[in-house]
Amino acid sequence: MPELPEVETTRRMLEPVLVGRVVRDVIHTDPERYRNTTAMLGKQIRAIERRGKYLILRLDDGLDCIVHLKMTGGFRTTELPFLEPPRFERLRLVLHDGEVSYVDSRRFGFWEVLPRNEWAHLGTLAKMGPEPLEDEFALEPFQAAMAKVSKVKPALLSQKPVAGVGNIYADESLWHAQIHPEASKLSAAQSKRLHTAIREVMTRAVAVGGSTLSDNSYQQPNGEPGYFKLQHAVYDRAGQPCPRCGSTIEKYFLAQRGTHFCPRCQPKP
DNA sequence: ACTGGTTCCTGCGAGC
DNA sequence: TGCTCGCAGGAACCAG
Repeated sequence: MPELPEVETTRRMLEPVLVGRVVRDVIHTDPERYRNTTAMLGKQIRAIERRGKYLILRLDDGLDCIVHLKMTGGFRTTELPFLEPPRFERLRLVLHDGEVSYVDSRRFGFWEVLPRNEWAHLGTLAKMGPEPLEDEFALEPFQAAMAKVSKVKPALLSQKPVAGVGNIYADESLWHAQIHPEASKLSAAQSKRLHTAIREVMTRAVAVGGSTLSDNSYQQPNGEPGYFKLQHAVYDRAGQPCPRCGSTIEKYFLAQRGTHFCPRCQPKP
C-alpha cells in the first residue's frame, strides 16, 4: 500500500521516463475516475513532484495532473513497447518515445488534471502537513500538535501533523519511539522521539524502495519489490517476537485499521 | 472544527 | 481441487 516511501520511489523512477516528454495519448475507459485527462494531450511534462502520498505531474500551460495511488495503484515502465498490457492496467500514457502503464487492481486510485495548485476540493492535499524528510518538518510545531492529540496513531494518519505517514509507517514509527498507538497528549520527550523515528523510518524505507507486502501489492515501476518489509519490527508481524525485547507482537483494530505494537515496549498509558 | 462511521473495489489467502 | 468468505485500507464523504 503506497505510503510516502513507495510514492517517492515511484516518483524517482518515473522522473527520467516522463520529464521532458510530450503526452501523445492517454488511454483509459473510466473518465469518472481519471478526470479531465484529455487536457494532457500535447502537453509536455515539466516535472514530477510528490506531496505526501500524492504525485503531481507539472505540465505545460499551468496544468497539474494529480495522481493518488491509494491502496493498489502503481506504475509499470519498460524499455521496449509492452508485448501485452501489464496485469490490472487501468490507464496508459503514450509518449513520443515510449509508454507508461498505470495499474490498480482495486481501482481506488484516481487521476485528475486541473489548473496549477487548485487543490481546494482535495482537502487532504490542501491541508497536508510538512514533508517529514525536509527541513520544514520542524520539531517544535510537531511537539505542539502532539501535545493536543487524543490518540496518536489516528492523528498521524490524518496527514496534518506530518505528510505521508500511513498504516505501516505509523506502526513502525510508534514502535521505534516506544509509544502506544492510543497514547494521548504526548510529552515533549515523546514527541521528540517520534519526530526522530518518523524521519529515520522514512529515510530507511525510501533507501530500499519501500515495502512490498505480497506479490500483488506495491511494486516499483520496474517490477521489483521494495525491501523495507525485511526491516519491519511490528507491521504484519503479529505473534512474532519484538526485535527489541522479545515479547510477542500484538495486533488489534484501532479506528478500523489493523494496528501492531509491542505490549512491553509500548505500554498502554 | 472536530470525531466517527461508511464507502469505494477486488484479489487473495485461509478454511473447509 | 474448488468453493465461500472475510480481510486488506487511503481518504472522500457524510452524519452528528
